[in-house]
Amino acid sequence: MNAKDRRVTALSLALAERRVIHLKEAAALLNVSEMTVRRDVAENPDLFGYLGAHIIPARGPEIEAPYTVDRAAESHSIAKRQASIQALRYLQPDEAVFIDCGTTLIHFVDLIPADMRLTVVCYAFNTAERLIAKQNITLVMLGGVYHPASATFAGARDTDMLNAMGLNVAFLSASGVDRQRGASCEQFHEAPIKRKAMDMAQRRYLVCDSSKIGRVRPAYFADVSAFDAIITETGPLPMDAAGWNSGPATE
Amino acid sequence: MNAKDRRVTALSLALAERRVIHLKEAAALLNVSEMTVRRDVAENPDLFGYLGAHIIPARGPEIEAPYTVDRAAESHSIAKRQASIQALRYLQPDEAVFIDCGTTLIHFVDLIPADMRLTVVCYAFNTAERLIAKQNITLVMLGGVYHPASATFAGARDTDMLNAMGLNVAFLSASGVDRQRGASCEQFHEAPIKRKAMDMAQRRYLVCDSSKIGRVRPAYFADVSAFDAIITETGPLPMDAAGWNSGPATE
DNA sequence: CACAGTATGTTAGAAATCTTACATACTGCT
DNA sequence: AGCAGTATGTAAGATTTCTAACATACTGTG
Repeated sequence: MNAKDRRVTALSLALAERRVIHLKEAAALLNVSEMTVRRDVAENPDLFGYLGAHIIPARGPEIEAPYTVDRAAESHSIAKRQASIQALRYLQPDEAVFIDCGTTLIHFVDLIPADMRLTVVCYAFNTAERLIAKQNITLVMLGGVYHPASATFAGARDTDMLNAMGLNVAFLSASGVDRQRGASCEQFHEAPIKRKAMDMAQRRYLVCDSSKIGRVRPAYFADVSAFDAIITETGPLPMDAAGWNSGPATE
Repeated sequence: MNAKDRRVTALSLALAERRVIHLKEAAALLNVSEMTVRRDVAENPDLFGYLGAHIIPARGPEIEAPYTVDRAAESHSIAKRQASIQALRYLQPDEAVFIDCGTTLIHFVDLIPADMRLTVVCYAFNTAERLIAKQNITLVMLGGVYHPASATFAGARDTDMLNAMGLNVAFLSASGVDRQRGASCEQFHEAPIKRKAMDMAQRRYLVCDSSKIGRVRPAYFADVSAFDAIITETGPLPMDAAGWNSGPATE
């Protein structure tokens, strides 16, 4: 039983450093047969998982549910990505950029070319996670207490930090945009950060899919006139044209 | 070319939501043959990667280098984990805890029981990443500019943030501990944060494997007397006993 | 419309991974 | 030492995944 424990520990250890390890590699590492490693893995489903012949740390639930086109359509993923593609045209190399939280701007981050040099400020964990992977980006993170609902950090000192920065552009997200009632989001703690970022930036763009137009959400953070442009999947909205949010919200 | 682009986009989209997707599933999702998906993936190595028949987002370099026992021994992984196990005895539920950066304390975080309620302050990305996954932990992150070398954030306002907190314990790491020259680390920007955390905490523990004893690294941050205990893989060092760091550094 | 070039599908065989069953080695206990 | 139970290794066959080659369909251009 003792040797087995040692192997399991060593495997956990190896997985802590690398994200995956091939069955064959693990067998070599532990000086046992592949079959033994298989058995070790099988006996500790709470520690290890499989992806083909690759051992990975125990997987979260994410892998389970099959990804369907329906679910994707429901969440407007395609529209969000399209909006991000449109917004990308407003991003210049070598600028200092604020990137807001939310799934829409996750797409935006993914779309930033690998060779574009930028300084990016963010306060969402999943945004930061992807920015870190990009070599040419200097990342500045606003700290604070973690809010799982939006995967963001928010706290006392974040606006101070922004004060010390010169921002060229701010890309904002919103879950509601109404001509009269302005841009709004779900979480109240996000609003002050959004506002501060908008204050500091030379240019301000709101990026969202058109399903958000006409909606109002609990936390107001800016009038529509505060943005240089509101960018949806079809490009910037004509700000001056009457009735751009006259249609019903298509949730 | 257009249909292909749409597929690539849809695949990226799916991967953004789920971490992996099976080749077969992707083929069904996109309504094309597996072979076509394979070709799509092969043509976009900067976007996609493979893990067996599973498509994953473009992998970082981590997967490449084979993990060897040598490297593991070199990095003292086992000792680090042992030290963390020892340190875990000093962690009480419902406390406010500071956790330092570094691989040693990554093990420490991994070892925190899933049901332990804590408030944790950290400033390293990989530490935060693991803490977020724990349901019963309230995470406070110190922000700032990202330093890839240590995966930490550091900046102007982080110490302010700590000022506003009451900390029960601080778990510190060091890459050098010398009885005369104190505790030191590689990165200068870490030192002020470590010091501030130590100032704020009621109890201070240094956690490191014994290979660090007797070493001196560039960035000094505290005398050994500043710690309530120095914990290595064999438990707390006898602080009063003479000569605990008289031996040669066994790198 | 004919053509060149590209895109996609299909298939067969090679290579890998997975499962199962059985043989052998080890451990702790009396 | 002898025994029961566990742990590990080996190997064959089933299954899945990978590769390469060829066939067919589609696209835009002159």
